[in-house]
Amino acid sequence: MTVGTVRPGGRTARVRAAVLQAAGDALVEDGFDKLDLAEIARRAGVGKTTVYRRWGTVAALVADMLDDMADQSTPRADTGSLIGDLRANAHLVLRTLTDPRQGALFRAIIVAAACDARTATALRTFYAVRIAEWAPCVEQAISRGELPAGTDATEVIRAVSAPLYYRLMISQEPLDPTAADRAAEAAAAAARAGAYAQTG
Amino acid sequence: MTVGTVRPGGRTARVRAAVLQAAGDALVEDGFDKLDLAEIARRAGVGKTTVYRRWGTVAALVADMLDDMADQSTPRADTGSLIGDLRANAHLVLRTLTDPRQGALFRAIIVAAACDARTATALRTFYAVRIAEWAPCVEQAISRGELPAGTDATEVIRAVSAPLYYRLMISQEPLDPTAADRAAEAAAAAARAGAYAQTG
DNA sequence: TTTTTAATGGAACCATGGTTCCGTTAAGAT
DNA sequence: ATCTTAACGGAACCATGGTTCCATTAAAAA
Repeated sequence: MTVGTVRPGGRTARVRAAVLQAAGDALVEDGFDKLDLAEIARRAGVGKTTVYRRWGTVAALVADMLDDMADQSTPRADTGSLIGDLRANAHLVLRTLTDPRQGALFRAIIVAAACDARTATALRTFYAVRIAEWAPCVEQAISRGELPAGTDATEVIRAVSAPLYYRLMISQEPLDPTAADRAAEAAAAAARAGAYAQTG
Repeated sequence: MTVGTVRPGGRTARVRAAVLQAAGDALVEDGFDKLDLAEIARRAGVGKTTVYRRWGTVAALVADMLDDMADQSTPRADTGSLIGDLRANAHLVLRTLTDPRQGALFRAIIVAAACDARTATALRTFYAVRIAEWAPCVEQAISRGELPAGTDATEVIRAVSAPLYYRLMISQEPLDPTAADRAAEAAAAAARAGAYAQTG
């Protein structure tokens, strides 16, 4: 059994919180590759032995941060129109990725996921929750007659995020409100045209 | 002046080629984070001092690989229709990202770019060349009357790639021909609807 | 061909993550 | 309140990237 699960009260929880907080700070300041567990322990005011024992690797620590973040999920919008809802989603993603702390965190997490299978799984789960939260916007649009029946709701939501993450990780173009609006409008237009019809 | 630029003939070029080849192999097998310059030197049959002297860091080596790859660019398609051209582009990206060697290479490069500013610049340049190569497809579609005047051509091309890279790095869903077709159709539909109208 | 010196590469060296050991602290059971 | 032991943390230790030194090799100039 993993260390820290038999006596989760008091000290153990305090240590975990302090370490995750410190890890976030270090990730934002130094980036994923320069991360050093001893430095995180120092920031957290915790013995480095503890950090190595409980997490062992940077990737595992990042995965745990993700599990921690997965608890808070932002509720979906309900503006009455597909484009309104998708815009709200795009701007939520925009705010997250442009926030100095959260943006750096997500970059680091995506990098960690590319390096470590456990983190990759944690990341998939994280987004699955968020996409499931927003998919009803698309379902409603279908029942309103805005979109063709059989439209893949999760695919539409992902289509909103994709250009924004592409900017973050690949093209490194600025993430601004224009980009968010474009992402929402493009996804809506494509969905209306039937580009996300369910396959099979 | 950087080492290896005064006597670029014969041996120096041979060493560079061997090291870049070995770095690619190692990247594909072990991934970016586990990369070790000494191991690369061993594979390349080259002294590790040489590798450290000429490149110094893994990120710099990856940036050099990108410069090397930038020389070869695949010519754009000209099928006579926007959707045909965009499909061709989407399938080209698909082939690249699903190729065992190239796919792993791109992941590693994207990761390296997130960790190092020099690599990030090299990556931007790399894609700028490729996108400029394909942008005329969109220009032609505009002059054919398929798309509204003032459509941002590069944005349309990027819109084709975005969902595919999103799958590669974020959602980790399968990259299959359906995904490529969807990416092309979605970008075309959004462009027709005017979602990529030039701003300003 | 000879000369010059940029570039290479083996070996010894060093620094810095990461591990092990073991005594201490405090959570949870009695 | 007392006891048991999970979890913590300091210090010494170790392994493995990364650097330095210097002799050797081979481009390019003369």
